[in-house]
Amino acid sequence: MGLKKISLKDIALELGVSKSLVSFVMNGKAKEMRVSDAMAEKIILKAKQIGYKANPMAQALRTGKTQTIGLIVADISNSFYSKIARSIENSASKNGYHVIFGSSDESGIKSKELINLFFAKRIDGLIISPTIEDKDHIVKLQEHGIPVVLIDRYFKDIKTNMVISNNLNGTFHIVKRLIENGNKKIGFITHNTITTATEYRVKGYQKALKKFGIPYDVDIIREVPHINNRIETENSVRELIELQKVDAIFFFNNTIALEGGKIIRDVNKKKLRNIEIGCFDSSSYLELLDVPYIAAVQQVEEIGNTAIKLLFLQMESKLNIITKKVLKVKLIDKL
Amino acid sequence: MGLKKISLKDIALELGVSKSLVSFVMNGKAKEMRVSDAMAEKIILKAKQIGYKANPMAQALRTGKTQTIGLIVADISNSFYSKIARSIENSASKNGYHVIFGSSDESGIKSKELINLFFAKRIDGLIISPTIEDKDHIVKLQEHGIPVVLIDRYFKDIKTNMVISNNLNGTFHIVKRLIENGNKKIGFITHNTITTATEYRVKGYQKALKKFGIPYDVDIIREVPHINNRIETENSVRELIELQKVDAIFFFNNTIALEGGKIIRDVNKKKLRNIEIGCFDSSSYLELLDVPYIAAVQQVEEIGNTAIKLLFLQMESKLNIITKKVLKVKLIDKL
DNA sequence: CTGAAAGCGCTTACAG
DNA sequence: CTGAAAGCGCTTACAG
Repeated sequence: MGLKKISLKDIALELGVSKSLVSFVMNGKAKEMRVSDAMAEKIILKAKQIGYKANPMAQALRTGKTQTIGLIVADISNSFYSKIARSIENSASKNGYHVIFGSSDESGIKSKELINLFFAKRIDGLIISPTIEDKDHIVKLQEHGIPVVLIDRYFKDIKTNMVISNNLNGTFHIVKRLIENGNKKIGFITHNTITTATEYRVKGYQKALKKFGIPYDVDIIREVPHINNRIETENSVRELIELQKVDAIFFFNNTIALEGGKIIRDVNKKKLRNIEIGCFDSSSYLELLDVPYIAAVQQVEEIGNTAIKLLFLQMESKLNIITKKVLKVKLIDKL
Repeated sequence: MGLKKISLKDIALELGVSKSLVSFVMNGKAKEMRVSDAMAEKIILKAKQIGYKANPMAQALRTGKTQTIGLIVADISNSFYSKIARSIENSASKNGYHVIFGSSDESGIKSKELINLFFAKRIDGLIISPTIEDKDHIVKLQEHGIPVVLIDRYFKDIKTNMVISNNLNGTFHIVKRLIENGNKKIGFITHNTITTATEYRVKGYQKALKKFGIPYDVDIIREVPHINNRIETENSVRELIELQKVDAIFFFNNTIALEGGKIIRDVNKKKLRNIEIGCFDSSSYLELLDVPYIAAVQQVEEIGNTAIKLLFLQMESKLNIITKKVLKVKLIDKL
């Protein structure tokens, strides 16, 4: 079933003109093609009357452009990524594009599958928070002429546009502040994924320790899975506090900080100790914990906005140099 | 630029057979069309060798099917919706479909625009959390043969498949429990949007009051915007507590409850009062508040799973009756 | 200024 | 079992 679809031909037939003419007018090329104003108006009117809408599949087949942008993230249900998705959606729809999305769960296999799938779907551009395994696929995509923008993490040895936060600097300032506040032994709970984001947060941590002559101690660094990590996080926090006797803990991100923070809150409440928290990224929920913390807030919306802006520039071939946009983070100090 | 695209013709040419034959084999119709096994194998092998991928635009143009599902929600960056999006994505991708999404911000204008846009994009089906203004557009979509599944709210006077939570019952049990716990005056902070979700939560609230002979008092009902409602929520909570002297407050959802909950926590902390919280929907953050609460948790993932299941059934014309799936909510009692 | 025609890459009746 | 051909609905060089 379904109502009759109307095409260019219907308008052309009703008006007794050629499809070409109608196509030109509908695509705003009336002036360029020197179609008479009267004719153009007649066509536009008729199109509106019978409710003509160009078939995007036919256009895509003909032009090779699908007006579709792909977005691949670790998990669309994670608020960091869903906020980015939202800001990308806003810009995209303003420009007549729509967004298809996929979640990789930080799995290289899934991520590469998604890239292949989106490539097969003929996306016009891709914004991706890649896993370490995606490099070759991304290079290939670019070789096929498909613009790519990386977000959150990147590859040092391939040329791609990217938008990231200043991980090293943000972490450095958090840990520095923790040290200045009197903490000598600062634990670190990080993800087990291998990305530049994890790498540079570790570097920022090390840099701060070094500045104050505090030795880097692998015994107080813990890695937890990027998902379903509640148990590991809780255990790690307990170990760091009870066995390693840390004064403070720096968390890789707010999800982990919240899990671990509950343990810390309970410890602090019992007046056993007063553990302080450092956290990359923040959320309004962190303050609910009622634990002294310092956090570096990412400009999440801006990551999405900048990424799509860079993507559009590439798509219009107006971006001639590789752009690496490093966004500042904002410190929230509740120590 | 871009590498050479390979088409059916390339395989046909290389193998000296017709495109039809290749098409049949690639679509798994070899047996049906009685293509010889040897030929089928040869074609499949060659396709793999030269990396053939059917052009979905051409397929879509020819078949009228785009393998695309539309998802329209109030806000993809809201975790309720992004979790639903994730479960829809999972099922869709397993079945070779991809998902395009749009956020309406509860605006009828935006929502209708999105429906039109997605219709023009020739989606094969739509899952939507509609605004009250979307009714006619949804009916029209269905008349065009496009399957639709509503989530979270619905229209009583049109026939559509839907997945919702048991709003009335969930609310009833929350408020009932609050009353049984000794609260006599229970405020209600709800959204200003007009949906069946808001309607039935109000009805559940009223039903519970009635059961215990407590009069329904409009002075302790407050409406706040669905978004950016921090100030309104805080003010409403303060008014209800200070002026109206309520014993407890029932919140429409967890976003509002968290904003309002901070105020309540402070009040309780100062030992001024001991206000209890009721909340439709919950989150792990609610417990951080350290305020006595009772919440009804929605089966968020199941909403997405059921919606996409119903959509696929419709798309396969295997759903002959309108299905209204009402999911139970789970009570979390921390009073 | 305008029309006829080719072609994007498929699928699928139709004919052998 | 297999091939030639039409057609989905566009855009765009080409010819007048």
